[in-house]
Amino acid sequence: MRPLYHPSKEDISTEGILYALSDPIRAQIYSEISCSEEAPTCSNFLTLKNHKLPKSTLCQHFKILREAGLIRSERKGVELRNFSRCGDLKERFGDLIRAVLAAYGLKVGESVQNVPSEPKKKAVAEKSRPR
Amino acid sequence: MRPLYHPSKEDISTEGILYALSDPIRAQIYSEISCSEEAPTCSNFLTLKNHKLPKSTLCQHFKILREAGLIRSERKGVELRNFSRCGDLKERFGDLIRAVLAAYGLKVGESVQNVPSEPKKKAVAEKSRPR
DNA sequence: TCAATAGTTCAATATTTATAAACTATTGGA
DNA sequence: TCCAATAGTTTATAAATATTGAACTATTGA
Repeated sequence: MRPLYHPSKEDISTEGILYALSDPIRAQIYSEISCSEEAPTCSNFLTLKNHKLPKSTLCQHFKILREAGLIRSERKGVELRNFSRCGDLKERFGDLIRAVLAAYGLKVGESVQNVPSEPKKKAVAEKSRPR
Repeated sequence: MRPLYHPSKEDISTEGILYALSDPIRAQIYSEISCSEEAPTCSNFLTLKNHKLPKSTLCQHFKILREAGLIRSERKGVELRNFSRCGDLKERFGDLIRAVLAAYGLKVGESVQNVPSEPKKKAVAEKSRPR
């Protein structure tokens, strides 16, 4: 099985990000990953808003998020843990990602949040939220 | 021939806008429409960045922009003139549209531009730009 | 009424997406 | 070491979308 592809920071494109986030399911998945402390797994999303998703479909969504450069997937034992690639995204795409998720009414993790006009005060985290 | 459908302001959705603008060709078309004073026609885009587009393809792109609520098409004689639906978009989707076009490196018309932090000074228009 | 121009619709083809089923990978026992 | 369990990927194919040439509709001016 070929290793998971993650584009280099320079290869992350507006088009790819927009494509990935133009699907509301993927936007929601990305939102939750970006907010979560525990780096969720793919299977954590088998039901999303009372809606069941097949595993293979979910896997494709993750592939698209990963290959757009939005997330990084790391194997931890039998599962893959997914992180937002905040560091690689914030500078070039922070505004875009924030605006897209805001328009959907979704939350963004602190790491991408970082409003530049304010002098960076500690955000009030919202960790224990039902999923 | 059925009349052109324009969604009501309330029916404009994030998902529809993102879908429409996730195609870089449509994003560019919208950008030019939003910046232009003359309400361009469909045929104005038959060549875009040295790339020829078939008329039927272009017509579909316009239909998608129109049905997403981004533009309004009005018949003026033999042609259709296309306007950005600024008024309907600015409040709910201004930030989104601005961020998307900015990320693509495209311009946005003043009407959608309207940066809220600054006290609304007259923007320096850039009208005569090669297309 | 006809020709010219602009745009839409149709139909055929090509591309993309969704998903069940089969596969690979890792781990923790027996 | 081998097996079962769990997590995720790949493959095959069916369904949905996109692209585009060709035919059509609409408007205008001669």
